[in-house]
Amino acid sequence: MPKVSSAHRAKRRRQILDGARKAFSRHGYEGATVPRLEKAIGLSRGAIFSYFPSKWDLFYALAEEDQARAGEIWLEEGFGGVLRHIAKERPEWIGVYFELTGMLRTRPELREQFLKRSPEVNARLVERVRAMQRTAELRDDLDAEQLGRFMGIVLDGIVVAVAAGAPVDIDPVIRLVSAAIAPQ
Amino acid sequence: MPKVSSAHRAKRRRQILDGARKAFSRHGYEGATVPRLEKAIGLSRGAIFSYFPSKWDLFYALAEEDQARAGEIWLEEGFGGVLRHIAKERPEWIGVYFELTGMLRTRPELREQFLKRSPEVNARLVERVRAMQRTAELRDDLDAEQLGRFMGIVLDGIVVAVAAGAPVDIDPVIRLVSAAIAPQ
Amino acid sequence: MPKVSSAHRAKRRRQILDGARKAFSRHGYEGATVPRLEKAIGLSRGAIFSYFPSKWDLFYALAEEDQARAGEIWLEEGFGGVLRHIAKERPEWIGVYFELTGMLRTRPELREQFLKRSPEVNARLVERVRAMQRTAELRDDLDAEQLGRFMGIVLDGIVVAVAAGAPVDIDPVIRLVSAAIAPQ
Amino acid sequence: MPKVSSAHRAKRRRQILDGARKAFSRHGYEGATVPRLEKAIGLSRGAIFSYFPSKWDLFYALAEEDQARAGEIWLEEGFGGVLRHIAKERPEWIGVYFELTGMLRTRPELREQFLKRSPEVNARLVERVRAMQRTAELRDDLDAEQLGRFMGIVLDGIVVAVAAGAPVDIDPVIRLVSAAIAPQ
DNA sequence: ACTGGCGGGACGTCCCGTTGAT
DNA sequence: ATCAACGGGACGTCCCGCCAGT
Repeated sequence: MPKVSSAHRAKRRRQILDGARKAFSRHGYEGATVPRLEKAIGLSRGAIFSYFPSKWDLFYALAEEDQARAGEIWLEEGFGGVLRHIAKERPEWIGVYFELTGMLRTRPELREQFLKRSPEVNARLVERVRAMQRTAELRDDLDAEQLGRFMGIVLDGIVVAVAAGAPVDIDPVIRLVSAAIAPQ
Repeated sequence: MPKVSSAHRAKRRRQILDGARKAFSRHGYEGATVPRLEKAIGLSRGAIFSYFPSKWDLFYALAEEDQARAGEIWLEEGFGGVLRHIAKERPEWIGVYFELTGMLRTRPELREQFLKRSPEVNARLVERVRAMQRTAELRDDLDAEQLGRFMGIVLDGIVVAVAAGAPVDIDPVIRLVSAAIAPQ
Repeated sequence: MPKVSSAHRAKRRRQILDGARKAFSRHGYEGATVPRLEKAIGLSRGAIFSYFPSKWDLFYALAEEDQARAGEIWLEEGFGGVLRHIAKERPEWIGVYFELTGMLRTRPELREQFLKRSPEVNARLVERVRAMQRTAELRDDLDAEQLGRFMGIVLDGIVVAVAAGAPVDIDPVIRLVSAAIAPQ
Repeated sequence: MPKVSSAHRAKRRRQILDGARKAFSRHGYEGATVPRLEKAIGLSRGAIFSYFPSKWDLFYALAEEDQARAGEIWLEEGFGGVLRHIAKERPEWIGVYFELTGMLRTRPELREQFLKRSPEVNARLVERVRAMQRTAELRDDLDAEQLGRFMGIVLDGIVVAVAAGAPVDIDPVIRLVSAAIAPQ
């Protein structure tokens, strides 16, 4: 017999995630101190840490959410769709993605944990590229993996640029990538 | 007349920069605590902080060095040259570059300070692109700025990938970028 | 007319005391955090703190229970009886007694509160010693208070030993104490 | 080339140990918060934790000192000597001993660590008891270990009594123990 | 009657940069 | 010039107890 309905809990959880995203994005992982998280979320330590056992777990939950969402968009709307989403998405999205990359960089144990997170989505993405090579929508003088990796690189590059606050005009980038991966 | 020769001072300064680069690269900015810097450098707090007023200044000096060097390579060996250098020199160069990006992201005041650091190199890069457009070595249906920005995005993306420890095969990337920016 | 029978309340109170004794004994006063108490008792904060205003009051109630019980056993079965009880009931009884001593040590205000708790039992114990001195069952070259204090010291020493987990063979101790307090 | 002479370091170490003993003794281990330690010692966290890696290590160093000292006194002046020392020693000595016992009680891993600390002194103490049994200075109808354990119990009991602030008259205790362990 | 969400204080640790000693 | 002792602030965590909600 909990004190509050599970709907209330779910709402609070969202409130915490949303506030935390703002804080992590604006200040980075280290810079998002607990007092700042409290302020951005609008709840106290006591509340926050009753939903997530530690700051790291809170951050990780955000990163997983985003990763899953990005995969879905890619599958549904293609690579251009992802780029467009990034460009118009609130920069909060970007901040967490960027911080995560940084943390994976210096902590090998996290890297492994995170890479085996959703191999299935990756496999489906590669499969889709291969199919498009067969129908001559994409160049086939390079491996599907290489094409996929290139798109990933552009994606990360855009994230960095947007994260750094640079104004990014997304359409030329899409045109350039299209030219890069078109049949030669 | 100082107590030690200026040659000695220069050598010490180099020693500090080199050790600090290792530490920042391996642990990130926050993770590179002063004790770790001391160990990587081989000198104690007192010495380090007599050459650089704070941890931040030390980091910033490294970032400036790298930025300048990257511009030079770009001018001398072209974009492919920069990519190849990144692929070769992986660890330390990349780490500082990546960390810097993260810090610029969350500290607007640094961003401004850093962006007006070497406008001259940027101008020369854009000018070179424009010249190549005139000689039909590059596509001219997009602005020189847009082409430059695209290359910058790919560059950042590679940095992220390399920084994250992913194995990056640089030649396919160069082929893809070439196709992207070639006259259509 | 209360919402639940007073029998129910008494049973709950017992449940709380018993669970709390386990927790305090196993972890010490500071180590018995409220979550641990909840788990050992099987009730939540709210219930516990509706029977006892604070963690300290809960602990204190336990200590009083034990103190009273020890006095009774001493009167009924003599000093050897107390020692034998300690040796038998080791774990939980001892833990609370020991923790109490520690807290009295550092909190003078508690000390006073606790020492004047059951002067009547103490008086009866001293009186019994005096009677046994008159019948030559105990040596009378020392004050009754001194004999009593000595037995208290041995008692505390046993508690410490048992509390520390040392294997204590109680019979030799009883023989030694008997020799100590026997008429010379 | 340290900043200060090793004599200075040794003096500081003593200052820290002495202040910490006061704080631990007065407030108990948990009650001796870092701010209280700072105040009792007269130095800041920075200083204290550069001499001892953690609060626990500081406490442990004190406990070891005391344990060693008690063993020496026992060997040099006999059991009565130890009791007399306890009785007149500043209560700081007692406090640490008492707190240690409490911690050994609830932390089995510490117990083992501490029990194998000085088996040599214990062996010498038992051997001395045995020798006195042979020369009929002590009763020999009980094992040397049992006699030793009894004295340990009395010792601990005294510590508890003194620690609890009770006025302990040591001479009657010595007379009682003497009678207990004398040949029957 | 009982639950557990929640506030906000305090904890031990560790960090950075100053400073006095060598 | 270089050292490391030291001050003191800030960190993430966890704790206790109040009280709103069931």
